[in-house]
Amino acid sequence: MRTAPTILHLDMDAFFASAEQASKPSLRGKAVVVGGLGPRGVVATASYEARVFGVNSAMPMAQARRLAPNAAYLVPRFGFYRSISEQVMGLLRALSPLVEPLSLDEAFVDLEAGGAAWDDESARLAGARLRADIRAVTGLTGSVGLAASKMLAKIASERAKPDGLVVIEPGSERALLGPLSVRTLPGVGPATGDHLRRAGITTVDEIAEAGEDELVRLVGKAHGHALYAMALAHDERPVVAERETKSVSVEDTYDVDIHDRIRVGLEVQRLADRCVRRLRGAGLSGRTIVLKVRRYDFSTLTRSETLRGPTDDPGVVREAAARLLDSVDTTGGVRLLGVGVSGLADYTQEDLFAQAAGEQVDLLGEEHAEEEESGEQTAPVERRWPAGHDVRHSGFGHGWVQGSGLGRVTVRFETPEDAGPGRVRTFRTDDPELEPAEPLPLVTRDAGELTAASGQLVAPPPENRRPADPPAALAQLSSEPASLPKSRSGREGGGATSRP
DNA sequence: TCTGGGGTCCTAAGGCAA
DNA sequence: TCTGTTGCCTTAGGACCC
Repeated sequence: MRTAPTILHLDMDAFFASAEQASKPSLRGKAVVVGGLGPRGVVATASYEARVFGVNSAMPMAQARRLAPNAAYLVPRFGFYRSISEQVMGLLRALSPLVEPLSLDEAFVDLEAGGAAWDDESARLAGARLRADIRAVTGLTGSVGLAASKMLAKIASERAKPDGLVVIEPGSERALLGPLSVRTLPGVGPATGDHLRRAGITTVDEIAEAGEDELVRLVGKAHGHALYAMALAHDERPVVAERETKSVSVEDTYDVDIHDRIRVGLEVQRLADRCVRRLRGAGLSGRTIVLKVRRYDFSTLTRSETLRGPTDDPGVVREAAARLLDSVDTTGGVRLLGVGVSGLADYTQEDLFAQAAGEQVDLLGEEHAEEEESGEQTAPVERRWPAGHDVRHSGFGHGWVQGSGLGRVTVRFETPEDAGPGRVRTFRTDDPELEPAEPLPLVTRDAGELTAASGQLVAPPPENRRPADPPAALAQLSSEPASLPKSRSGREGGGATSRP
C-alpha cells in the first residue's frame, strides 16, 4: 500500500448531458435527459437539473418522462462524446503513462508513475490543475478523487461530485469507510447487497467484523476474499494502461416483441454481420460464438458454440448463430437478440476454404454497413432527424434538431459560442437546404494556456479566457423548475422530447 | 409503456486428459 | 491396467459496472 494519495480517479460530471448543454446554449441550466427515446429506452445520463426531479441513469425512459415531462430528451451522440473523451484522456496521459480508462467519462491515473505527484501536496496540485485544464480544453467539469488505492480514489471522486476535488489521506481510510453502506464497495450490487443485508451486514465495518471465512461462505470464494480486503481498505490493484478486449458483441432490443420465427432468424443474421464488422474493425477474430435471447417475459438465455479455430468470417459466424438459434424456443416472442464473439485472437487462423465460402455473404454484408452504422435510412425513404443531432441550413447556418414528425423537423439555430438561446424554425423533412452536420467544437482553443497538458508546472490558466460558457448547469442546481420554454415542448413532435 | 448496450469476471457442472 | 486426483475446457447463467 502506498503512503501518498497518488492514484487519481477522474469522473466527468453528468458527461453526456453536460456535453449537450455545452453544445446547445438553450439547454444550459435546464433539465436534460440523454438516452434511448424508443418505447423501451432507458436513461443514459440526466443533467443535475433533471436529477432534482428524481431522474437517474438506467431508469426507464417512460418513468423519466413522467417525473420530468418538460425536460429536453435527446438521443446519445457517441461520436461527439468520444471526441471530447479523447481530449480529456490526452490531458491524463500528459500526467502519466499509466492511464486506465474505464469508460468515455472515467479513468484512473497513477500519478506517481508519471512523476506528476509524490506526496499529498503535489497530488492535490496535480488534481486541481487537471480540473482547470479539462475545463479550458472542453468547457466541461470533472470531479477528481485522490487516494492511495483505486477503490478509495473512486469513492473520493464520488464524494467530490459535482465539480470538486477530494483527497483521502492515507491513514484515515478505515475510519472513513467503516460507517458507509456495503453498496459503496466496488462489486457490491443489488444482489450481493441484499444477500449481505439478510445476513445482518449493512455497513463496511460489519463486513470487517464478520470475518473472511463468513464472507466466503456468504458470497463465494473470489468475491468473499475481495470484499473482506476492501472492507479493511486493502486494495493493491495496479493501474493498468493496456487492457485487451475479451469479447465483442452487438444486441438490439426491439420496440415490439418479435414473434415471427423467420424474422427472428433474419435479425440474428443481421446482428452476426454487424458483430463481424466490429470484430474486423478492431483487427480481431474469435473462436466462440454466443447467441443471446431475451424473451417476452424478460428471461434471458445464452447459447454458445466454440469453433476449432478463430474466425472473422461473416458466413461462419452467421451459420453458427443460426445453429444456436435452432436450439432456442422463441414462442411467446423475443424482445432482445444479440450476437457476440469471444475467445479472441488478434489474427485470423482461417482456412482458405472457409474464406472462399464466406466471401459472398461478406459482400452482402458490406452493402448494408453504412445504413446500420449511422442509424440512418438510405434514400429514397424519408430522411430521419434524430433529436439533438446537428444540422446545417444553407440560409440559417448551424443548428440542432429539436424534434421531428408528421413530415416536419424543428431546428434551433445556435452554436456552442452563443451566449443565449438561438432561434427556432420548422422545415419539411425533405427540405433540400437542410442537411446533417458534424458537431462544432465546444471551445475555440487558444494556444499556450494549459498546465498539466503541457507537462509543466505553471500557474493555472488565467480566468480571463473566453471559453464557451461553462455549463452553469453543473455549478449549481437550479431552483426554478427546469422546464423548457413552451414553444419547445408539448408541441407537434413534442419538441426535443417525444416521438410523433 | 418497465427494465439499453457493451463489456468483465465468477461459479458450477460435465467431459476429458495427464 | 485400473483408480483417484487434478486441472483445463466448454457451456450456461448471474452479478456487476458505466
